Amino acid sequence: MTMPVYPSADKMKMSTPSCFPGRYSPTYRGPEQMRRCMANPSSRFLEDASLMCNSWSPRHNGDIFSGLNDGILSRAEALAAVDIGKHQNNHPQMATQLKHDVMYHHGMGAPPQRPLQMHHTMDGIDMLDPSGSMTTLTPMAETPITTSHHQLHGSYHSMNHMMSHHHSSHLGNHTPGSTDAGADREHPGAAGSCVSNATYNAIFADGFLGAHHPAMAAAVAAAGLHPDTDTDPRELEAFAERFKQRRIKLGVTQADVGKALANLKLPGVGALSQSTICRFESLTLSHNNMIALKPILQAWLEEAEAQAKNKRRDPDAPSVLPAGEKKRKRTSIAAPEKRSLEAYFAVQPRPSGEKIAAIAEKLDLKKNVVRVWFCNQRQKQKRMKFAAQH
DNA sequence: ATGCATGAGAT
DNA sequence: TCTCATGCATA
Repeated sequence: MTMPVYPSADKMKMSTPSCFPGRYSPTYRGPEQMRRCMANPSSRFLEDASLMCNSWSPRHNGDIFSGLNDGILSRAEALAAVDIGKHQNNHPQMATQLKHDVMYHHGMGAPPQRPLQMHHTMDGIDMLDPSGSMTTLTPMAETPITTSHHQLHGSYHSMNHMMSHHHSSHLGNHTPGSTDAGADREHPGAAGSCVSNATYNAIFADGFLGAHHPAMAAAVAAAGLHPDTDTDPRELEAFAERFKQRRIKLGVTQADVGKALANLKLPGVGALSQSTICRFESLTLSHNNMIALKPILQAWLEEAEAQAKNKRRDPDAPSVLPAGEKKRKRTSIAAPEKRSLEAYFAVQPRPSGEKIAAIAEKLDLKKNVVRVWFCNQRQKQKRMKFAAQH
């Protein structure tokens, strides 16, 4: 059954959110990965894998890696490296497009600044390594590192400890081509349980919205009634920027906004994380996601500004930090491995399970880590493509 | 701000 | 097994 995804749909469903306290990432890599780090004549990224892979079927191609062995793999990397080099020359802009992960920019507003420092191509590697503009973002150690922080920190995390408020609102999840949308959320009240910010309280204490229901807007959008106005990338970009400025003017942080959303009491709309708000502002969400979130954030903004007028102070409720929580460990893929993965991705963005396993073994990474990396890479690429054509 | 991860729903 | 929205952890 199709699950509507927009808030308007009002679909509430249960899900096991990623913030479930008990979850503990197993993707923790030990020091074994530390060894072997050099050896890959790797390449850099590429923005359009299909272009370079037109000789093999993107999906069930079982050859490139079928005989996975160092020779073939290295070759794939080398091939990718060459192609990537070509592409970079043809589309110098792409290099910068990667700067902030993937962006939604489409040529409006501030043009993507590009370091475009012509790499003196003394050797192939140099030429293929746009590290100056993208890899740099990740101060990677040459060794995979997994850090673990146990300290409990701020109110930000505490909300996740609420017993069962775990949810997962997938606003904007669209089936490509379809107009259905939906949203799910549960325990509307749980999310904001631990407010610790005075500003937040002052502004959202009685957070109920007025007349404009973003839910309706979303419904309309979902119905395709005024697609241009709400789905135009330019419009979204403009809104995102306005949103950020006004948000800052209100003195509210991204995390605050995320939490405040739950106070809007919009059906199917709960809190969001700082990450998501940040991504919305920086246009690093998918197009559909942007469209779905816009009416919600717009509602918040309007409500927040409205309340800001009738200034009212209110001592806030200190948040209690639930002690002793397991924090998941984040895998960190070292630069060399990452380069290899990028090379593989260049020739085959969708490796089969077996290939993934082979790659994982070769790079000494866990299979799941590799699988997820490919998934994330595909997501990125998709956004990039969209951004590139808009 | 962003890398790696999860999980629901779609294929 | 993938896609998509989203989050935790961290640079």
